[in-house]
Amino acid sequence: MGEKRTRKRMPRAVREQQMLDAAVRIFGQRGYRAASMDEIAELAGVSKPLVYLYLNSKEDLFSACIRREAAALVAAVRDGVGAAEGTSADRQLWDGLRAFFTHTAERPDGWAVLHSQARTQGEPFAALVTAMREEMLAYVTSLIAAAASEAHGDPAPSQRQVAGLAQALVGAAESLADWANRDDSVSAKEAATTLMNFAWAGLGGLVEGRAPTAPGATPGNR
Amino acid sequence: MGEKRTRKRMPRAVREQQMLDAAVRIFGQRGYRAASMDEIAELAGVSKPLVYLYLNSKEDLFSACIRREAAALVAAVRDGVGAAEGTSADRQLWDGLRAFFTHTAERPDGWAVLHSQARTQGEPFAALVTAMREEMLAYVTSLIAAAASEAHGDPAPSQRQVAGLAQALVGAAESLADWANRDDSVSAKEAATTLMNFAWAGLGGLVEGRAPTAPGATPGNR
Amino acid sequence: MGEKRTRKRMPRAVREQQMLDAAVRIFGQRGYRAASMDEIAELAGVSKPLVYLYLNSKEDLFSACIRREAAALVAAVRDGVGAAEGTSADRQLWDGLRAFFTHTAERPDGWAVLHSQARTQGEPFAALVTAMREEMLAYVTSLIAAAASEAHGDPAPSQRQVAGLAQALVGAAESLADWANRDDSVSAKEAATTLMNFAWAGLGGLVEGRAPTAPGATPGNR
Amino acid sequence: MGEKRTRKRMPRAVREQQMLDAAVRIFGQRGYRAASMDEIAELAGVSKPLVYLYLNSKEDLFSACIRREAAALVAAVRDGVGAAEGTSADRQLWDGLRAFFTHTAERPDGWAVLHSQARTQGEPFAALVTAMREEMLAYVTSLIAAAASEAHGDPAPSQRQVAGLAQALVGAAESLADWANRDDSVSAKEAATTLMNFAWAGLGGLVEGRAPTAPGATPGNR
DNA sequence: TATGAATGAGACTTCATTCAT
DNA sequence: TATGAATGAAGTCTCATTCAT
Repeated sequence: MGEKRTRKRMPRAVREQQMLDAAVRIFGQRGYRAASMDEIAELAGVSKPLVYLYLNSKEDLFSACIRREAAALVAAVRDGVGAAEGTSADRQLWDGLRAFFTHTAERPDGWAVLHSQARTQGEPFAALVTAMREEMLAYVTSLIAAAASEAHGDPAPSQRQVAGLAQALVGAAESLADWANRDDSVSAKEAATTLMNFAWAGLGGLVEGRAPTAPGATPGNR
Repeated sequence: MGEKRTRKRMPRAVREQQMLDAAVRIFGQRGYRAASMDEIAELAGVSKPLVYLYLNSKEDLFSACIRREAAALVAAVRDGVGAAEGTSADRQLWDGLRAFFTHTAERPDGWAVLHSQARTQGEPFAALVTAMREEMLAYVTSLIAAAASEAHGDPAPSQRQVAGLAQALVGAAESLADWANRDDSVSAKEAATTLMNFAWAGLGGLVEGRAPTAPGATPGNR
Repeated sequence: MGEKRTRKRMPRAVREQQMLDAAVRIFGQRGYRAASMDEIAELAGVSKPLVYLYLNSKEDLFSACIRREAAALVAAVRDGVGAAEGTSADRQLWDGLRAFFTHTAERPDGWAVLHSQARTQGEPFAALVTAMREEMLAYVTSLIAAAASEAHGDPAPSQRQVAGLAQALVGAAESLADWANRDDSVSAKEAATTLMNFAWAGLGGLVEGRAPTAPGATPGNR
Repeated sequence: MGEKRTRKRMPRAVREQQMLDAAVRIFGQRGYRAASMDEIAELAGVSKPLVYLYLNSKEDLFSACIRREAAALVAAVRDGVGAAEGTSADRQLWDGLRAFFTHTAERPDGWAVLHSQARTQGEPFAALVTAMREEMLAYVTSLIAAAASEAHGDPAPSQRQVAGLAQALVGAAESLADWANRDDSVSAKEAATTLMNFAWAGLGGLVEGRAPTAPGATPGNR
């Protein structure tokens, strides 16, 4: 029954993913400094030298984690929005947010790496997250602008207003995703809905000067 | 002639505050693990054994920082609200938020300790922050409830709705304080105003089913 | 068309020489400890296991380098002397020295392995170099003795004097070869000539029975 | 009798010298790479962290060793020469050489650090030794020039010849010191005398304008 | 009260070497 | 014959923490 001693040979790409999986988990839970390469290697089921052979250094490993998780998150949001292609910008935004919450709830450690850990570890890392955030922000901004234009409220919101809105929306979403991950008692989904309703009210208010009209908030709609 | 060697004797309480000042600065900038007792002692202008004599251990020192900063933040918010005593709950909430943003902008390292660092270092520490957050949340919840009741909208929001709203509001505020500290380009105050307008719109929407009515958001005011 | 992946099959002897070439280069430049088998294998254009298959271990590889370079150096000197066969012992010695300098200038890494690196790495290796040096020394000693006898100075130098002379000559030659390799500005040949002139003066003195003139060497003066 | 467990407290300067003593010994015997900080600390009778606290890094420790030994050697030679102040340049040179051999025989590990180890470890270190050698060389050159001038041979040796002579003399001395340290069988002193006699013959030849008698040194040949 | 001297424990990293194909 | 995959062992360095004065 010696299933521990004979470590199976595996192609490099596969092993690398295993290592990243383990690293995201440990980094997400302990933080960059408190995580030890020993623990990561053990969780990945390999020896430490192999981790170094493939990922080079603790710093590189952490960067690789950040990049992978950032890419996955961006892709998830894009997919969420893409599924609603052809519908209103308003609806696309809603679907994007849902995808965001779903993804962060499914990969809590990945989200912790991005939001809690990478940003507090200073320079090489914070920049990676900032880049991703910038991308998201631009995306959200364009969706909000489209929504405002579709609604042709009067007066149309200034570019500055739209940017501020996007910033606040993204910030609130991040914060909520964090909170949902920490307290899994009831309902990440529910909290997400709350935020979205809340946001929509503000958004709606600004854009059209009227009551909340979030696509998912009206009965029977989705 | 040894005027450098003989460190002035100082009352214990003063020395302790110097140490905590130094610790908050270092912890806030480097994080718990990356901060070194050596650096803290040096910045405090005392020898390392003295730090241990007064604060006992790195863990205790960090805890003391968290407690002090949490207390200071809560006090600042309470004072902000208290200054508006006797006015509408709505206005009190607004003033509390302003106090929050002012305080976090004035003590960026303290805020970093609370929001970025303590929460990512696992148990003894996260709990301290959670306790403070709980307190804030309860406070905000009561203010929102009061605002809703004053407005006696129809239908009145459920307790659950109010709780969700408070959660979202606090989360958004935290996120924004963070962002304002990181990027001092635009202006923390401005960003804060943006968020508050945003929040009020949503709040107003939910509470009364109408357009934004934040005290600071009316034209000409602010 | 994987023309890169399929390393040409080569006879073992050839491959082995490639590996030794690479090893001499790396060992000569970095030293025994600082040299890594990885770097050697890469420079040789083969995989590490193949190096082990052929040369067995780092220690054996280094020994093989020493042996090869020692043999080559001895052969070069012998050839130099041999070309002057039939002429005076004096002239043979001169030609041997020239061959020595030429060879060490042509193979700086090989000379570094022998003179700088092997001798500083303790036992299995130092002995190999010592053996080669012993051989050289005996050879030089016999040539000096022959030269003295040809010159039949009066009194003839003692065996002890001849041995000391050989020792000093070889030592000076080694040192100069080293120096010439390190500083390629002036010209190895020129420096060699200087040494040889220098040596010959001393040699001539001893051989021809000219008395030493060192201040401390005269009786009573010391 | 627990004389091992209670490590006596000592002033920093003293401890530092103990560490350097240990380091010179280990570095001299094993070489830079093969020496381990563990072994050095143990030999010094302190814990490893203390070595790092005082000497900073392995590299710095090695540099400190080189500097200390270089300074000691230069001082020893200067003292040797200085004791002969007022006598002939010729005699001063002789006394300097004797001091050199005495010193290197008394501190074999120090000499090994300078001559065998530091020079083979590449840049930060080789430069330190080169600087010392340069200093020595300049000193020896000036003494030889003075000796030649005192002897006013005809023709006077060119500056270039004097420089070459100095180079060869120093090189031979280094090599011999090395050899004497390695083989302590009979007599470092004796070997030194041999070299000096040898050198003096050559020196005498050059200084007195006796023509070189090397086979290849006759004009037109070579 | 205050500190210079000192260390146990553990972190990251590298390297010679082997296995399985 | 030849190599991609993998690791045990060891090395440099840092850090929280304590003694002895």
